[in-house]
Amino acid sequence: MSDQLHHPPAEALELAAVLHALSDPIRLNIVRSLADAGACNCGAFTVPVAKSTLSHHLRVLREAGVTLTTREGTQRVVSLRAEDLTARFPGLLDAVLASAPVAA
Amino acid sequence: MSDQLHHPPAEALELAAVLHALSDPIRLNIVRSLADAGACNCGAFTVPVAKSTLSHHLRVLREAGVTLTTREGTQRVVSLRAEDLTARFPGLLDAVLASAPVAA
DNA sequence: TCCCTTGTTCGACATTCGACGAACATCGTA
DNA sequence: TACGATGTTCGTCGAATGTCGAACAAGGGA
Repeated sequence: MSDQLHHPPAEALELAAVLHALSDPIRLNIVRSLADAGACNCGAFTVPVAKSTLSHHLRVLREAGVTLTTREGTQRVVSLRAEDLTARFPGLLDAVLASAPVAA
Repeated sequence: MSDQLHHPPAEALELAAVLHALSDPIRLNIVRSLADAGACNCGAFTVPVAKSTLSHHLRVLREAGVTLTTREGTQRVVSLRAEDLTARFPGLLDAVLASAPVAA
C-alpha cells in the first residue's frame, strides 16, 4: 500500500467537494476541533460515532483537501490545510469557522 | 395551500444546510447565475437537467435559505438572499462566489 | 372557452451517504 | 514472539439524494 494517504494537491481542490465535506455536522465539528487544537490524532475527537464512521469522515475531509493526515508511528495526526484552503478559496474557511460555533 | 413558499427566517439559517445546498455543482451554477443576473425566473437557468430536477434544486436552495422565490403571475422569480446570508455567515457567500467561476 | 406556457408534485429508479460491527493491518512494547 | 493500541477496510443496512417522465395546477391569451 501507499504509505502516503491520498491528498489532492492544493491547486486541485474543488469547491463543491470542499463544501460537501463541510456540510456534515460531524465533520464541521471535526474541523472546528482542528482549528482550535491545531492537530489531533484520530482518537482525540469527541464525536458520537463509531471509530469506523469517524475514519470515514476523516477520509472525506482528507480527500476533499480540507485536512492533512500523516502517519506518526501507530497514530495518525490530522491537521487543517488552512493555508491551501485559503489560497484556493480566500475567506471560505474563515467564514465557516466564524459561523460554526457548534451549538450556535 | 400557502400561497407563500416556505422560506426559513434569516436568523434560523443553518450553516450545514447552507453548505449542503451549495455543495452541488448544479446548484452552485444557479447561485452564480443569480449573483450575476440579479434575479431570474426558473426557466432562465441554463442547466442540463429536466425541469422537475431544476425545480427540486431550487427548492433545496430555497429551504436552506439561500434563495428567495416569489410568484410573479405564472412565473417564479428567484433571487439570492445575499443580505440574510451575509448577516448570518459573514464572508461565506462572497468567498463562494469569488471561488466559483464555474469552469475554474 | 380552449389551449399554451410555466412550474410544481408525484412516483420510480439507481446511486450515494452515514452508520455500524467485525476483521484486518501496523506499530510499539512487554 | 506475543500482545495491546490505533486506525483502516469490508460488508451490510436504511435513509437520503439526484434524476427522469408523467400528471397536475395556475395564469394569460387567442
